Amino acid sequence: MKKEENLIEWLTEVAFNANIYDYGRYPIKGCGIWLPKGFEIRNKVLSIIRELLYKTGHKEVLLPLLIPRDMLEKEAKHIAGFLDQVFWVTKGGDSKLEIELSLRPTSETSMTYYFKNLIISYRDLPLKVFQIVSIFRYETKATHPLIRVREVTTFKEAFTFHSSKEEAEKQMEEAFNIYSEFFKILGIPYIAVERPSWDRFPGAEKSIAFDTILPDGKSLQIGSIHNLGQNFSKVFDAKFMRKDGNYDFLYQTSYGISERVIASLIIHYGDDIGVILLPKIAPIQIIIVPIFFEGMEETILNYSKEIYEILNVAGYKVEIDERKDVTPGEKFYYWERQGVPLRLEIGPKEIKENSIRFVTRNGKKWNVEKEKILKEVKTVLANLEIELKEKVQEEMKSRIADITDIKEIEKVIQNKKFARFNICNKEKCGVYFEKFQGLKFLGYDVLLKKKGKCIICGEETENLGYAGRSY
RNA sequence: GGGACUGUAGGCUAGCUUGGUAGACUGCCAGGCUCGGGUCCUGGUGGCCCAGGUUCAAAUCCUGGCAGUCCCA
Repeated sequence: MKKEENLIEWLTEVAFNANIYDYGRYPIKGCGIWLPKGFEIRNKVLSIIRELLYKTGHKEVLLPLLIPRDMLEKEAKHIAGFLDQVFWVTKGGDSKLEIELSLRPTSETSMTYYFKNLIISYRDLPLKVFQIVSIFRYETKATHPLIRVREVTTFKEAFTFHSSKEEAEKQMEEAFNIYSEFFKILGIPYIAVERPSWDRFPGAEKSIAFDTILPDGKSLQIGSIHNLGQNFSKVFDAKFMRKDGNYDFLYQTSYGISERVIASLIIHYGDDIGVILLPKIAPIQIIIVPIFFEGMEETILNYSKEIYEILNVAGYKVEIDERKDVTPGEKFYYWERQGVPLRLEIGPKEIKENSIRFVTRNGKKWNVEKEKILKEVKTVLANLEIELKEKVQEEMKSRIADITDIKEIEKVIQNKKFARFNICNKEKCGVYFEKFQGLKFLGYDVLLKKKGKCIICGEETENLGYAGRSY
């Protein structure tokens, strides 16, 4: 299937073909199935973010899925932002619940409600926790596999509590570095923006988001970081004692990523054949395909097993496709669709030459002497990872178009790109795109600054903003 | 919030306009032949999204629901 024709249908198909994710077959809107390969990839990705969080002093916890109505409704802006997408549990058996229970749409409220109990004085601060859970949102319109689901099955949400505004701001930076590193490890290209004031997380004073631009030119938010100020601590009466003996409300931040990261991996790296997995996250990194010839089956299989042993002992995730009733060609296509980065072919020719045929998922083929296999595999996988990442980075760069005249934006969108331009901080300039163009204004780049004139009002500014179509 | 289109076997899909025995390909199972990019042969398996309605008769027409894709706000 052609990736460029319909990205979402392509995603649905290749993710299913690669045993990663099944979407559209379960009779609830916006609910998908993690298949075994997908679950392994998910675990791998989670282990990366866990390590980054552990390393920076975050502790993993698990709070209840259910949040009572009154708790969820404490913070006015927060609930106003989520109310129309909350799932409610209203009955237990046949009896109506006195206090309805929500399936958490996010956990700021329950986290604040609970952790205020454990925070007595400034000595308990900062406190940094996270959980990896399902959250629920009653999406009424377009739902898409992994990208817009009603049950977000892989929500990594972190919450931090601090004794000062400055410390909370510093925490925003740490979170930013953690996510930057995470996306770098996975090679997911992104832009980092500060969301405009009218598009912040409900209850936040500042929201920083990571967006990636997909091949169809639409942006996808893949991570966000929020400074919650004292908005939640005030309504939950979450205080701590300061060094001077006075009480103050806690300063909080929260930041999250979800399975959209895995959608990004599949989408950015995949091609018309299917998924391409980075060696780093591939459940099978190397597939050995024996090319059987009559009379030589034993020899070829033994040789394959020998190679398997060498690689397995060295720690690679390797398998042999021993199927006798399937032709080599079919195996090639099969494993390509599975996204396996490296294929080793072993047939009569290799036996004779004492070599192995290397074929990478991005189309390179050559033979290698048996003695050099370990060294070669190491180099090949490392290079492959670099090549794939570079390609993906370049591709996303090419989807951003710099413009200086608002008239150009229509063409940019038509070309399936995202527009970048100078824009001032005023709300009336930012909302222009949403009001008059029906586009999404992502916000102001936090890394890139450039002097210029606001594309709407002409005022001098250093801000670079983005607008385009969005998921 | 508004609109367009779609739903037939595990997958992909024909049939729907004009109601009358549901068909191909693929997969799967059994057997045989093959084997360096989707082998071939034989036999078998399996399906009209759900609920109503119209009708002698519904995959087909109508209503509603559920689900999917896209467009507009």
